[in-house]
Amino acid sequence: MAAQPRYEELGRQLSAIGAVKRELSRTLPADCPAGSAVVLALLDKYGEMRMSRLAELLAVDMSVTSRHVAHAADRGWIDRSPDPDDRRSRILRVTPVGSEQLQELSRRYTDALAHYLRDWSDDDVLQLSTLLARLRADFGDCRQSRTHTSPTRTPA
Amino acid sequence: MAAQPRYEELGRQLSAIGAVKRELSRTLPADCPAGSAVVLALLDKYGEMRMSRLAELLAVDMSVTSRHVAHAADRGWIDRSPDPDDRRSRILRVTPVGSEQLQELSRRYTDALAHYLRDWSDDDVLQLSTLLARLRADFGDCRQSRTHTSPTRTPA
DNA sequence: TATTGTTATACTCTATAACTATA
DNA sequence: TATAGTTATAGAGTATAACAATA
Repeated sequence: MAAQPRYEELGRQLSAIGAVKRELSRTLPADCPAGSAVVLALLDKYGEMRMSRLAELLAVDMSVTSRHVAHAADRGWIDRSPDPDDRRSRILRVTPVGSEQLQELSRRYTDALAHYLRDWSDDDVLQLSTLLARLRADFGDCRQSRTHTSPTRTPA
Repeated sequence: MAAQPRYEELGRQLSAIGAVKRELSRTLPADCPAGSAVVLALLDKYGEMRMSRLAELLAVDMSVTSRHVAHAADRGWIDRSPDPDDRRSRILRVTPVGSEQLQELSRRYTDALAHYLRDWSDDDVLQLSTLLARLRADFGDCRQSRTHTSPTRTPA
């Protein structure tokens, strides 16, 4: 349990981090907004999955996920095939073209980070990643306790 | 200099942190979007200043700053008085009403963080704040090297 | 009836560019 | 001419709600 000024400082730092994210997204190609890039990265990391699972990983509403996915699918980066077990669902997979695209995105993103964080040690980067993951996890738990059924779903 | 997988992991964590920010902004009152809240917090922390300085602290374009400030000024939270030394400029100050508003915002924000981060030690919070500050600083340097004149200004 | 996913609409945040008023 | 700030416009991201198809 931390003291109040610590929380206020963290609050300021969190709201300021948007500038970093914007700077990073400037490295992306024109027809690939950040939303599509994250979709590709998650599908590549965790393998094929359904919309609902992807929405959960993205921590956004499924309607938002649907748009990002549609954008990527329109460009042939991912494939939406019907789920034979439940024909309401679709299975999402990265296509070969999407895989190439992802390699390019990954290269640019990594280059940018390597440039900006040239003074950071490997351990510094790991430490920040770990703390951010923990932050997100602790918030995520509370998010799920808000809506008991489906966390990434408009309650209707 | 960190290894590539470290960068990719950091990239994922950074893009996921938006969910935390959204959750926090849900604690704000309806007529006070996050933009206004940050403006109030910065003016309170650093004292009266001009638009250009505030834009620099927010790390957004001055046009964006102008909108946030207008929103807060319309509600009487901040005061825009002409700068006697340069009549193109305006000096921004938190009003007494704005000060009350800020207290309420700060209370809500801190309560939310205290709830979600109940398992975090004081040192954990400090460490994350410090790393985020460093991240922003290292990106900020590069931002300034992009535009040599005025960093938070549309080049026209 | 309930659930999966899509679409329509609205709101916030941001950047670019054109504009004004001063310097 | 150049600078401080405003405003008009456009784009990305998100949430809510209504909807279609299937369970």
